[in-house]
Amino acid sequence: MRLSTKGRYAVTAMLDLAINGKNGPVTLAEISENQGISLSYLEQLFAALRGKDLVRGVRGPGGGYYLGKSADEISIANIICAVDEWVEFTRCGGRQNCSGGARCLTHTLWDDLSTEIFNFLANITLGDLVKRNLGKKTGQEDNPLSVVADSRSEAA
Amino acid sequence: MRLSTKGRYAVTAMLDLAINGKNGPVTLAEISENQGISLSYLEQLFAALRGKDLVRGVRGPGGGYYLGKSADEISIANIICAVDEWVEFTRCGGRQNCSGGARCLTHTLWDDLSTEIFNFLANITLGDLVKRNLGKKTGQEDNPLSVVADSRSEAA
DNA sequence: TGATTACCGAGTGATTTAGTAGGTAATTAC
DNA sequence: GTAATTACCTACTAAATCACTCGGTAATCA
Repeated sequence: MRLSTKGRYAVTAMLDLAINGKNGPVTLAEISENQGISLSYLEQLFAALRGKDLVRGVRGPGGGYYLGKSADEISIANIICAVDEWVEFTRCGGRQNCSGGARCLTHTLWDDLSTEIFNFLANITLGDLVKRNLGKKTGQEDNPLSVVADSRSEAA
Repeated sequence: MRLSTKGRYAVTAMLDLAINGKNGPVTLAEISENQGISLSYLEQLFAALRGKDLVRGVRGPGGGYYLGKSADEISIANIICAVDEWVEFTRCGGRQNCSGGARCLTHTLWDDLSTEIFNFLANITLGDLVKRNLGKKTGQEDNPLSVVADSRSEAA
């Protein structure tokens, strides 16, 4: 799992699309204007998103982009993986010969953590984000985003 | 929150330190050997980790590095933030004049998600990772890393 | 036919990544 | 003392990535 500014741009653009695409397609020019991302960079990002069927483009006047599927079916992990392709970090991949030493133990731990982070982001959908924010707006008091955040968060 | 290969190197190195530093300091040369990371790059990473008191160096023969505090007090977020400094993504920061439009709504959503990811990683310590792995080794059947991973993980 | 929009490829300065090289400072062992 | 070892520090660099510009082509609508 990799979370760079590129992934953020993609998530931000997809959020914009989820919010503004309710009735009719949204043009990249609009997203560019709304989010302050250059048009050409958006084109690159959407080429990747299109490849994973996360968005669907319609050409011509009145055209633009739709979400490729329902916002509830698109996870944050989906978006990030589409633009920020997965790089295998541990060279051994678990199967090579850094046999049993401290190196492979560390790699195993990293792999497990990596999987956990991925699952975490795979469990948050675009729909979740939008819905939670609406809930907040209607006067909810608890932090509606706290799925896991609990006590021991003195870490900073 | 930013999660790059640099952060991974740092987490991996810190894991190595947590595992091998039980009795005596660990040299960067050992970590370099164990994890396949160049010595000089480790020096750069550890300079940042030292700055945040996450590690403590001892010079001279028999020297090396200790964890700066207990493994249970060092979160993954701590490590990543030390080496991969926090970049504010949304230019408006919530306070500027992208007043109420779709742009700021999206930014708010992104900020909330970002906070959620941070809290998630802030709740996982080096100690957790090591302990969970030991639990796994003693023949535990459940995935000991599944803190949040539950049902709806058809996303990929 | 012309405007609009997605789609496509080449190129680019700035930044980041991961590393080399060549030191100095502190500590230990002899 | 002297030599070895280790942290600690600065400067430099090839390669990759980031975010962008430019200049197109293809489809669709009025």
